[in-house]
Amino acid sequence: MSILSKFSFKDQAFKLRENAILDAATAVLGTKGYDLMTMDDVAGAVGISKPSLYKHFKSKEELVSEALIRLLDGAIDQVAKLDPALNPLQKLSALLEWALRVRLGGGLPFLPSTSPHVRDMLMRNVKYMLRVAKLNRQLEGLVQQAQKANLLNPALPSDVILFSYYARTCDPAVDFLQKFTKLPDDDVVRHMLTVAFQGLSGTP
Amino acid sequence: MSILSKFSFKDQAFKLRENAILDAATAVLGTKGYDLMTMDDVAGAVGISKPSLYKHFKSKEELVSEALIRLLDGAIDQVAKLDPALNPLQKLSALLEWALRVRLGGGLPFLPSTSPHVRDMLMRNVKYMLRVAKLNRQLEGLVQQAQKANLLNPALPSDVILFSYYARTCDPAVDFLQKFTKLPDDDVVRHMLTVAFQGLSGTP
DNA sequence: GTCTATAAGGAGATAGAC
DNA sequence: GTCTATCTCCTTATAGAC
Repeated sequence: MSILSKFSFKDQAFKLRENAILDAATAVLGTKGYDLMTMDDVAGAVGISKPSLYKHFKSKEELVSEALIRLLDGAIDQVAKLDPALNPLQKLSALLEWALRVRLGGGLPFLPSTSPHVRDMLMRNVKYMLRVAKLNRQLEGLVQQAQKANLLNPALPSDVILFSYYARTCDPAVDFLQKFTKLPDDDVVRHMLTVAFQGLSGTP
Repeated sequence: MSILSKFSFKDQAFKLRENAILDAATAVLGTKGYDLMTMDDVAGAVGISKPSLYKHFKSKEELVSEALIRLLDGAIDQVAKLDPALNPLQKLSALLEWALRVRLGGGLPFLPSTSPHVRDMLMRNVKYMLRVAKLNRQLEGLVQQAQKANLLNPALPSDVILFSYYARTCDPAVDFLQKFTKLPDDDVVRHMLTVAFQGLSGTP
């Protein structure tokens, strides 16, 4: 008996639907945010009924947590796939560019939580916090390397740079620019990267 | 009969309580956000009952809108009080510093709305939008002057600078730094200003 | 496992006494 | 004008048939 038989057709279908639910939840989260997102919204978007949703996720909190964990995994993957030939600053820039493009494409940032409810929920979630710690370790390393090489301002505490870097991935200016100007996405990304690393004054 | 008699003791007391309500609403908004703030929270914080709240404000939306309008008025006041001797960049810096200090002191930023519900509500509010337009006109003028004088990056579209500037007033990095590091408020402000204008790379 | 129907509880808003 | 008590609606979550 092949080990693959462990994954029956039914299990595969179950996994597929689970992913579809997470996709829908991610999309609704992006437009309405946690508090305004209802389980009916998600069920409707997937095309199933609410009780079926609860067969996959035992609560709204668990559903949202899993969706955000999946996003975080995407970010961690992205870090792993970075071209090793890049210097630390180029890596950080590439990663921020990726995050901005995900958002412009309708996705969520990997640091989405402005709502106190969601923030507390995630900080109690071990699975989520383990991934945050992993990602944070890697980014912290990049920041410190870049500071040593004088690619990032060595006069700033690493924490300040790291938190500000995270903040850029969920910068509301991105939404404003997309909504109120006719700038193409590529220009938005380019300008946001300039502002993040060179600041509003420029003249690097 | 003096024109002052128009403001009776009762009216004055009414106004005072109205301000107390707005203070309480602002405080609760700062900690819990719009969706998690209940009218019971606000009533409890003021020390009155919920129906009394509704004698002053006919809905939760109106209460929150008025609180945010008052905040915006504070920002507009602050612009008016700027030292005319400062150059445009110094004025923008001083204003951002003021906004950051308000937040660190437990207040709200004057661009508070991450929640789609609140954002839509405010955009339908003429009173609010008039003030936004006024503040925006003044800041846009400062930005353009600063760009002409090469104090802000002239290669960036003004919109990009303006929206990014607004975004810095509600930068989540501020909350993280206050919560997870032991940095004194003065240092947080100093570093955030550096990051905003010189960027993460520094070397201005 | 999926659905229809429903329980349980929270929060905005109000009726009516004082 | 203020309060106690209540209405109403919405949303999370589940019971029970198929």
